[in-house]
Amino acid sequence: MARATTTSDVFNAVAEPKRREIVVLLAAGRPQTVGELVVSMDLAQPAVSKHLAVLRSVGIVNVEKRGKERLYSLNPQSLKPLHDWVHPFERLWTSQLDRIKRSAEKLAAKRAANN
Amino acid sequence: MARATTTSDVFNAVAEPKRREIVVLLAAGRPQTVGELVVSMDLAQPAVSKHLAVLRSVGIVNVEKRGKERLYSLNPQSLKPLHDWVHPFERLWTSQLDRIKRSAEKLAAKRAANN
DNA sequence: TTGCCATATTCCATTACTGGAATATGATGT
DNA sequence: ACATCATATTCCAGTAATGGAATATGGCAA
Repeated sequence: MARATTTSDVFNAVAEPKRREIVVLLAAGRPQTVGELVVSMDLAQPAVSKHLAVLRSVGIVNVEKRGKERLYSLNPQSLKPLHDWVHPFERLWTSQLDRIKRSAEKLAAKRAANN
Repeated sequence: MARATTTSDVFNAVAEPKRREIVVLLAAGRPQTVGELVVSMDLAQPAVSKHLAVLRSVGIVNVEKRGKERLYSLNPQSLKPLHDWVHPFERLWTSQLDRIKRSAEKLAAKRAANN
């Protein structure tokens, strides 16, 4: 078996840094044109178009034709599966109890290092 | 350029479903042995070991030698970057205003379909 | 029609993954 | 020393991604 396709789910789609950059750019403001994204992104137009195609195929972005331009917009709900997966783990590093646990482990490590 | 290495960051490491499964298994309970993971996972031992190596190299899991066994445990904080990236988008699908916006869009789509 | 602009697509070289099979490593007991 | 158990590593086949370059597509204006 080979690695899963980038278009197979949201996890694989946003594993690529440039695609995350696009998501952030679209989340920040209004829908954007390919050309606008290109100028903000230090990446040639064909590469940007290809990333957008991947994001589109997993539903992260929507396109709207606007004359000869294409307006890409974010579809935030598509990121929910990612959020839903990672969110439950948050309590494992924010709870008071776990902070205590971690500092105890650090202390033990320091003591071990001093031997 | 080729695709980023699975060991290049947390995003790439957890893009693989079996690795997410391991994370969930380790989050659920106590640390686990490779053998224990193998029986819960419908995947052969070498494959599991390889996934664990990837998770280890990005800091998602820790290992402890225990005789001839290895005890793998979750390092939850390692998932924080993932959480920090996706969490800000949550408000885009939970806020009242956005729910209204979405239903309006749905309504418009339905009207367009009826033409 | 001709040409230009914005974007998409194709082709290419390079690189890497996943899982299975086989094998290596290393700890433990006899 | 030897056999055995748990785990790691190596080798392999099949597959696919990224970005650049070149080119195709499609809208629009003169």
